[in-house]
Amino acid sequence: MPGKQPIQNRRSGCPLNASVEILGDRWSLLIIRDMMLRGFRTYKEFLGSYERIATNILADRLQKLMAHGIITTGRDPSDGRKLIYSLTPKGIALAPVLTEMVLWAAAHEDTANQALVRLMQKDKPRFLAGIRQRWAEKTTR
Amino acid sequence: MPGKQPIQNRRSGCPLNASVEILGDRWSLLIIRDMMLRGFRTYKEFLGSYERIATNILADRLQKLMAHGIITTGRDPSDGRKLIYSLTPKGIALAPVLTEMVLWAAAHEDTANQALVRLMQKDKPRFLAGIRQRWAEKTTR
DNA sequence: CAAGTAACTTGCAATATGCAAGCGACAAAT
DNA sequence: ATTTGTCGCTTGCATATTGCAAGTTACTTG
Repeated sequence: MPGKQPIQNRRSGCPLNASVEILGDRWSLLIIRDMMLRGFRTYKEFLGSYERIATNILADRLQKLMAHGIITTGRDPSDGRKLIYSLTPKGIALAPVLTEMVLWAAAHEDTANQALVRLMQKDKPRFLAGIRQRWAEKTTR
Repeated sequence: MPGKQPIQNRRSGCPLNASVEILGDRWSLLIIRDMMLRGFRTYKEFLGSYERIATNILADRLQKLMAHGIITTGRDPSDGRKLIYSLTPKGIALAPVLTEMVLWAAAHEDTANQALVRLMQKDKPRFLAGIRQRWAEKTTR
């Protein structure tokens, strides 16, 4: 287990406040969703996602997610222009958070992607194990 | 089960996007935390919380949480000036989301309130059941 | 080596946030 | 019953963040 991030200028020491300060905006979790569930790895792919993030906001959020140790980046060996973004262990550990947020919205709002939701509902531990396994396969290669 | 909220002008139908559009800001979840975990019920109490929310932002967020059916309000019968805010079933259903966010931050950031965190870690279902029970007791009375 | 692509950066208008002060309804004290 | 205080906001204004369009730079492809 690597050392935890030092407490920055947080409004309080509450763990929920820490999460909210890191992830509480309209875009960060969607980027993480795209990486975790859709396998997106490049700037271009993130830009093409459904919610149409602006280029400057995307660049800013990728920076912040890196600064928080949630994602890392490296050059694509087969194309020097491309950067490959990937989730760190800290990033993949957000899977339960995303899952609960999806389940809550699916239960209380009018939303799409019911296939995914049913997978989560049917066997949550298995769903989470699947996410972690696919991540491990990608990152060890 | 009451009807789900109609799909507004969402950027996409993704359930995670719905959650992020409703809860993805720096304050909403902290207000819900104060109600769920600390038993806060009035404007004054929210204002006094650790993170020092501004009065106009608090009023705005309470409005939005009500519009989304996450909280309700009523007059305090014993003091006509006071409004009592409380969580709806949809609001209390956010307990697993808050819990996972707390656990994630506690595992990866330098945070306080380790007593609460250990309770969550030791027996999560029991912790959630406790939250729901205290809520049910308050709301049926 | 010209044209295209990936990942940004910049400029600027619109929107949201944060702070301080004020306001109206009600309550408590004199 | 009138002053003083409390509660839940609202308003004004400065600053910060967001969103859109148009560059820019490094690399790749034809």
